[in-house]
Amino acid sequence: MTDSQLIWERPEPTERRRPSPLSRERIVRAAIDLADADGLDAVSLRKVAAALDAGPMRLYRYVDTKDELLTLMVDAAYAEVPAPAGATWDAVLRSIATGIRSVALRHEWFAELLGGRPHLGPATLAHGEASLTALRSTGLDDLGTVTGALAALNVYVIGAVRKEVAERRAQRASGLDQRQWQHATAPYLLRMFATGAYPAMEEWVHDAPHLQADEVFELGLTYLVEGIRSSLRA
Amino acid sequence: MTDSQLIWERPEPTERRRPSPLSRERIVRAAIDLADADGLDAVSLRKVAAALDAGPMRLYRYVDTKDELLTLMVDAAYAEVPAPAGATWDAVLRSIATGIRSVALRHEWFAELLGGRPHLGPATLAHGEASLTALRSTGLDDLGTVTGALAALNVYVIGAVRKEVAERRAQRASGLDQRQWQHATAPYLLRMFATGAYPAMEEWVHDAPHLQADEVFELGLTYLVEGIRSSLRA
DNA sequence: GCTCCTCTCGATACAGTGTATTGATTTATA
DNA sequence: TATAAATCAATACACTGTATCGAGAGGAGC
Repeated sequence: MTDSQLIWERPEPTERRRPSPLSRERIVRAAIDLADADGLDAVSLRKVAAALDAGPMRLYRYVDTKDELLTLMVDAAYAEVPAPAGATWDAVLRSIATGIRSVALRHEWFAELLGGRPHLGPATLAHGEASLTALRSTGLDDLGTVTGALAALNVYVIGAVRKEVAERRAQRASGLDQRQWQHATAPYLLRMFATGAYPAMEEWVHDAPHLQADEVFELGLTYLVEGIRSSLRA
Repeated sequence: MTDSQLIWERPEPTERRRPSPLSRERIVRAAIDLADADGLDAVSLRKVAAALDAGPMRLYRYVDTKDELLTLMVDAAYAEVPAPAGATWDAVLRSIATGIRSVALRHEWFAELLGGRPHLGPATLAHGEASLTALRSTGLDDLGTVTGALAALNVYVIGAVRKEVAERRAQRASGLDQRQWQHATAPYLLRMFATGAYPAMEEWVHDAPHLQADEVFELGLTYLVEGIRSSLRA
């Protein structure tokens, strides 16, 4: 290829700039910044690399696949979860739930990445450790109960936070908040209701209270905690 | 371009085959088949179109964006949810939860698509209608309570099903079931535990019972139902 | 100081994505 | 039958994750 051009016409090789210093931590932080700003879909290896003034392929020395980068992001987020605390087991459970929720609201992509097999990064392990010891210090020390309660809580929090985050994203994407969106879909709903096929839904839409996502979160959390309490009595 | 070739060398135009008949229903079914077989990521407009013996662009007459296709898939899945039934309100709630779970286990992509703003397709509305009337027929007719209970249940089911599906997918992708995966990660965990930073986790991993996803589902469901029951008493 | 080797990096390439545009062909209408 | 409208296929664009490979930089041995 290049021998088709004489030296006179051939351009100089591109000056190789001194490569910017890299580390997993810098890479993860850049990825998180991207995800915070423009959502998880905006995290591409090319964009992360560009933010660090590097070529995309350079990242593969620090990470084998994009999935591993996401895993690192999850652990970094867990590091931000406030340590659970509380004098009673129910206070600790609530604090675990609200702690994770607070991080998910700050880093909305966190909610999307939770829920697969348990993550095992150091910060995640530390969070588990803190949860267990906080729970145990309240006197709840039956491992079976603790395991079940934590698993159920975990699953609940994932669902609730996902829902809440999805609502906020939809709100930003469409520019319509929940009330405006309901207004926008009202004409369609009225036409559906006019068929007479959904009388209960019609009444429900008219008369039921409109719960905000955070109210649902609190409510379900209370249900869970009280359910656990009644199972402890049994 | 083509005028660079004389008629003698230029190939005949491709015979335009009679286009295969299309409909939203056929498109959605093809998309669902793809998603069932190879996961949601395998659903691309090109592949769906190819499965229907059509060009990709043809689908845009039936659907404005890929997102709308996914919306149609969700409604088609809701149509498969068995109608909730039960003599008592808690039986109805349980039947709603297990009904959705059963569909999500049959169509694993369903779990991934739930959780945004409420879907409003006819089958989804019908499912809501059936849920409300079944609940009401048990005598639970305070709209506020019903709304809260359903919202919390909904959120819980989304999280639980997502977790369960993610585990099954990881299992198939890695070829390791949960026990084998735990074995595979054990050496790493032991090294982490050797640092002495996670004594509670270490004990927990050794002694705690290993819950399966379906056990967690049932357990959390019971917690929720009992929590709702105790809130009814108050 | 010079040569060789290894490590690391950038460029390129590939197969894929959703969808906008365009131009041709079929169908419906007058 | 001539024209208008509907419909479709092809092309194009800007992306994606990552495999491959050639070139350059840094260090080792002489």
